[in-house]
Amino acid sequence: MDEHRAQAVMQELVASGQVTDPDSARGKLLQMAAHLFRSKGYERTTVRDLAAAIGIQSGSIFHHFKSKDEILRSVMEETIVYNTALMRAALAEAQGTRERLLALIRCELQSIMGGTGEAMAVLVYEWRSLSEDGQAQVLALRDTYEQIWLAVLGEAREAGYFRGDPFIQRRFLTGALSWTNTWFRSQGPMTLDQLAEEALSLVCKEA
Amino acid sequence: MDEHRAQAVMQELVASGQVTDPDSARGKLLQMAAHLFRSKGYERTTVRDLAAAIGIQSGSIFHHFKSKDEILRSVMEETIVYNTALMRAALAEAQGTRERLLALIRCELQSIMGGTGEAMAVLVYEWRSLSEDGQAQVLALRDTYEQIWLAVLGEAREAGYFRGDPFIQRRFLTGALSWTNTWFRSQGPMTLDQLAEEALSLVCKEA
DNA sequence: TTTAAAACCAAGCGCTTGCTTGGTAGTGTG
DNA sequence: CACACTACCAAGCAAGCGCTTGGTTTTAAA
Repeated sequence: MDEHRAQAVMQELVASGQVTDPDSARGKLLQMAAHLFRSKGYERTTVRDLAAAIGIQSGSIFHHFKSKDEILRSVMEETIVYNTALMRAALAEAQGTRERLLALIRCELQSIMGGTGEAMAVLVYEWRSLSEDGQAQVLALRDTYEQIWLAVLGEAREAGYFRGDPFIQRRFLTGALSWTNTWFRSQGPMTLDQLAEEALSLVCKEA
Repeated sequence: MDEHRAQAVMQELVASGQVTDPDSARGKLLQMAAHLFRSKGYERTTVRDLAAAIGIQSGSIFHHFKSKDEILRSVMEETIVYNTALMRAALAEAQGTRERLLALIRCELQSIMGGTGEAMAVLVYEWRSLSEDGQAQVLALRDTYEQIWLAVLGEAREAGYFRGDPFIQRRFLTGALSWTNTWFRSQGPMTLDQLAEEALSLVCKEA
């Protein structure tokens, strides 16, 4: 069901022109770039690496992107647009504060570790590799993303699930969740849903 | 008092030859390297940057280190040795499970954001920039560091402070604490001790 | 004062980097 | 068929990279 929702969200975003069709040449480049940026880091990934992985010449990349920096920015922008939409869709189906918070956590975990979601790790860990101009552009999108989180965390706090500042809770959570990509393997003994429950217990004391 | 302990620990490690004297040429290079690696990342920091920041020629660096990779490895090794010693010293003075856990958290936060401690952030975020050989060498030191954490978390769990796996709690904590360096400013409205208390509440439910 | 090691400089080598250029296939439209 | 357009190739440039080399200064012990 999650899979179905993800596809529906993607289809809509492609249709409205907000993200690149993953099947297009540009889309494949972005996907592969996300993969390489995540596993080797932005700086260690050369445009020749990326070109070779796709099967074209290095110069041909610059037919699709103005610069390497634009590739990174595009990966980040499209990722955050996609994941914002995913979170909204997940929230629409979730009922109750605890379930809504859990939905967000599961969403972010899937973003960080799921199939297309290597890009999310790039967004978190390659931030400072992006040029200043690029950072400014992505920051706006990032704000709307964080607003969703803060709204739900605000709900949870009012419902008495935790004391303390939602801003700080969110920041702790950001670190804890993004760090999972360094150690968690979904093939391992623990499922992603179980991991999400454990993460929820970080912030929800009585659950 | 914390400051005094830190100095005493450092002095002992220098005397025993486990870490480089921070006042020596090599020590200054390591400090500056940690600073640059943290703020710009390892790959974006050139040996020319480092040399210029110290005030020598780029080639002269290789009188002190065999390679740029060795600089990164040395930063990581010395940091982890230093912080392991710091944690041991802090534990020796802390009484009670809750206090011991809080001591570790405060220690790691200071490591990540304190004066000499930019190196800790390097250790966390530049790991994959280190060569395979380097990673293997540092990993052994890292293990002893983590053993301390797991021991105290084990205590806390037995004392009923939390349910769940100490390994996973430690990993969540690693992410949450290391991420603080991206947003927390000790000049801000919150002190580091307050931050440590908030972090403790992530793992200790009834405290 | 001699001597040897440590610390550093000036110059540059060989290689890789992001990116450019000029041209060529393939594709769909009028 | 002509046309325009997208996608790509082949070649290479200018700049920057880690690192080496041969020689000079500084330091400090004998």
